[in-house]
Amino acid sequence: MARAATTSDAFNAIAEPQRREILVLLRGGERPVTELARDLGMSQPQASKHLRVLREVGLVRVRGAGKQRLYGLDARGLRPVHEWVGGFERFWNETFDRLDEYVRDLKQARQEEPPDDDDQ
Amino acid sequence: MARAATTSDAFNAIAEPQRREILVLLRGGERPVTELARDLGMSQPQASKHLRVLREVGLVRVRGAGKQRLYGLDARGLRPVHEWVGGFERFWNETFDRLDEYVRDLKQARQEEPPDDDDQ
DNA sequence: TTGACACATTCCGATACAGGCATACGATTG
DNA sequence: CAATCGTATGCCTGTATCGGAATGTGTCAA
Repeated sequence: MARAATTSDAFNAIAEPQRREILVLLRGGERPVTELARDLGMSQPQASKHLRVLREVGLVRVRGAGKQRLYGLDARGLRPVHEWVGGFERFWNETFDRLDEYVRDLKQARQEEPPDDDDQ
Repeated sequence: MARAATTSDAFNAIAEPQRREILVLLRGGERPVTELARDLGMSQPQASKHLRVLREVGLVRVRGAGKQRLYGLDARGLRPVHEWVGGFERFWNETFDRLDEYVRDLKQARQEEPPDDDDQ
């Protein structure tokens, strides 16, 4: 086996800096491929390929408009990512030095209440 | 050239499902390599490799404890990720059908105020 | 020192990615 | 229909993985 396919989920899709830039641009509204390619300084085929990945993970949708194909943002797939990362918020808010102590406090608090089990 | 190195930033580091699982486990406190490998059903070398990547992007720190090496979470590197993804929150909260209309409203609102320019 | 334990590193094979280039495809226009 | 514009796809190269197996390294105990 080898690396996980980039086309599989939103986490992989946004691991690519250029794809992140595409998504940022699309926050401003729908755009045709050529325009995206020009604004980001990449070739048209490259833009199409990145858009294909984004489409396959559902972060982007297409709409034919004459000769053009307008790509638009569909950010719903980013919500799970945001939630997963958000699960670490209390840790980056803690001082680095206090981390272990904090974790100990957490463990103790859990033993005094019914378990929480908020994995994943 | 090929894909951006996995070792480069947090976005790439968390694109790997197994590395995400490691981070989740480490929320419970420091752990030695073998224990992580066992709990996640992966080989010890694989665990070490993933931990190396996480260490290089700064999401994890190590501490020698006798024969063992205790890995602990350092979630500060996840904050920029959370913020970047959070920049799309207003979009996934909008109904899909209303997206374009919403974008039009945004554009109009911007023209009535000094520009905002919140890219990146 | 020797042995044992806990990890890290290296080498291997397979995969798959990003980027460049050429080309095929679809819709519009003439 | 032919020409053209806007995109998508295929092929190729170089590189970067992930996973497995074997081996190297560091620490402690006898």
